[in-house]
Amino acid sequence: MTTSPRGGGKRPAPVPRVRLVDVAREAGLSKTTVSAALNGTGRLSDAVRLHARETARRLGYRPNASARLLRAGHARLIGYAVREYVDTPWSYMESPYFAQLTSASAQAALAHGYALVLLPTHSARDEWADLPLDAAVMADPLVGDPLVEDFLAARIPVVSDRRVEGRPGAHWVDVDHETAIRGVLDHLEAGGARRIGLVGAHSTSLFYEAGLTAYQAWCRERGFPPLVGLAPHPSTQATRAAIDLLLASPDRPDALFILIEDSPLSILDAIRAHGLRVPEDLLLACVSDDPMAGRTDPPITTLSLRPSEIATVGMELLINALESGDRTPTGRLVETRLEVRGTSRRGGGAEASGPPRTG
Amino acid sequence: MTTSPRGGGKRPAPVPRVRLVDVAREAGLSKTTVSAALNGTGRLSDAVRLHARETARRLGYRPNASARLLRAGHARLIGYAVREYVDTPWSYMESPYFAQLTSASAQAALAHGYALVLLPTHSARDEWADLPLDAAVMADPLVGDPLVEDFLAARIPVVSDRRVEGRPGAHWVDVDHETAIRGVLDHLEAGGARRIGLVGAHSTSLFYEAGLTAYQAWCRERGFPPLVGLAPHPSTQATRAAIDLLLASPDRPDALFILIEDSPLSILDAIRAHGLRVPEDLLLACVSDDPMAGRTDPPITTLSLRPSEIATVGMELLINALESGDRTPTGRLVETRLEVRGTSRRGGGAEASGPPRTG
DNA sequence: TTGAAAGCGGTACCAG
DNA sequence: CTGGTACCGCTTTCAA
Repeated sequence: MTTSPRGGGKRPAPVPRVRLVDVAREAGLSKTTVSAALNGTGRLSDAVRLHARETARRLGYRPNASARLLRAGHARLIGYAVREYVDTPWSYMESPYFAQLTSASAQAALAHGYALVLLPTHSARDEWADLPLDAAVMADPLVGDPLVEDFLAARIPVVSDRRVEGRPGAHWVDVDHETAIRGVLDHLEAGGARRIGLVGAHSTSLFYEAGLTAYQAWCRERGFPPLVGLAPHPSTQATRAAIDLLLASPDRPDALFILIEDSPLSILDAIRAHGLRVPEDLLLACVSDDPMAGRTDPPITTLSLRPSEIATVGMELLINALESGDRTPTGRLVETRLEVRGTSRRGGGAEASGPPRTG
Repeated sequence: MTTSPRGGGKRPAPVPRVRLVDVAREAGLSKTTVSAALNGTGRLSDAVRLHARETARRLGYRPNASARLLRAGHARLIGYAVREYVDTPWSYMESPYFAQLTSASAQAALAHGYALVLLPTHSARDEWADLPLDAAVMADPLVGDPLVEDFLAARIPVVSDRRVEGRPGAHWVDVDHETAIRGVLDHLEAGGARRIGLVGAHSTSLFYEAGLTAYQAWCRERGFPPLVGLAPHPSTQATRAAIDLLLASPDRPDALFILIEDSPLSILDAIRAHGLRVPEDLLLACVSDDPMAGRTDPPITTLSLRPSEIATVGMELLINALESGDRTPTGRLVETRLEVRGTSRRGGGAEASGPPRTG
């Protein structure tokens, strides 16, 4: 009994955890045998196996995960950070897109035997350097994201939900922005819109950049005036301000396409505050994965980015890379879904003042 | 250069990671010295320290986290599971309460130097046995939750957002249900309600149990009839069904108190489908942390459980226990907040048909 | 000021 | 069928 902890002090001395050797000694066996017995490996007699297990159970033995990890060489842990919200850390869970992306990522990871570790949006290196991460998911990375650089430099494969240049270990999933944005704009145009206002955000996020670019190209082709309202950051207040700016301007748009995922009700409110009716005075389409958008009055036409799909596909790519050890970058596009609802349909019929240009 | 990996094969052979010893050899120093140099420990000449660091940088050395963990004896990792949604895993992120609880927990953990690991709601032991968890957060645990038992048996401290019996290592934060529920009921009564319907859920979650108990006691004291609608689980559909049942009954309530956190709009819809006006025909109060509740028409009176507060306090308790090694259970109550809004105020004045009983 | 060596707690060879 | 032993990669005495 040389190692028995003597409980003498007031404060319950940190009870030394039961280790494998303790079980072995108690059972009169060797570490090896007990390990094999508990893991179901090796060829052991049933009697010994049972005895080892029983002893372990009796002592309340729990294998030390860190030790196993070191031995195994991997932790089956995947880091997860939402980069877009660098300034307002953590608030992202309240965004349906990120809420769904997060839970779907966790779910997909678990399905492959990995667990997700939540990292702060502003994550500096020392926040995760001590974590045994096998890979990382970067949601909505910045342009030339330093955190992504860090991971890659550490040879930790990364998947992001925005297209990135193909560097070793950098995988991505994305929506086809061009097609998606144009799809919405075409739809609004078909509904009679000729002056479509775009509400985006000033942000280093790739999403708004791509959206803006596609929008401007589309407008140029049509000869439509580009009407852009840029929020300094993707928040409800800033979005509202951007909408206000656009709607108060002398050349008021006849349709609005909101790139910022904001509360459907809040957007409707903002518009109505200008005395405009939707869809009679103004057509509306929003990028949103909020189920609420289908329940407002009128229900809002949305472009769904399908975060669950993105997460599932992304995790697939990541796990493949991880388990094959192949660092050649992979990527995949997932389809968006345009949910046409009341806010982009005028009175059930076409009210277009001219035929939509084709081509 | 005896160990230099020769790149010859087509497939980039899994490049052996650079280890401390590799850096040491390259720098012509010992492991010890390099380790000290990188960690800023020990007494080394500036020249050596710099040289070691430079070499490490040049080789792209990253310390192996698993090895450090084993050495350190802890991983600074905290497991997190939402237990209530056992049947519908992961959907919880779309609930404002859990979204806020989750992000606030992650944030609080990080602030203490820990990271949160997302566990599935149905988490069996083998899902986390391999994870080097120092502690765990159990959101909305079941009664006699087996997962909690597992953690405690493994001597892993647990904090939950529901009061639990004081077993070693089991910490908790909770709201004072009794006071909170009674506060809402009193408020509704003061607004003239005499037949308050309660919508709860059939669930092993402690929350609904406590709510129901408090409600029944309150009704008994007042001599008011208990009108309870129980959803089989806390979903929008089930909630709506429960509301329907209550409102369609011959003794229709004149006020509704919804314990299930559901979409504010959906609840309002459900009520209006019965041709009832809020608050004229029916007073309404909901348990909710959805900011949207303040923006509906009319805005909804809510009981906020203050998940961020709960998470912060809970994490504090947990970290304290962790770092002091003290397993004596601790617990704390946090205050709820009753946000009185339009749905529980009739026309700005009291319309009570009788004086509210006091006592 | 620097380095050798002993662990941290398991797992997996290979010899008996 | 079972047990000694060498590792996994890092930190930390302690001796030189």
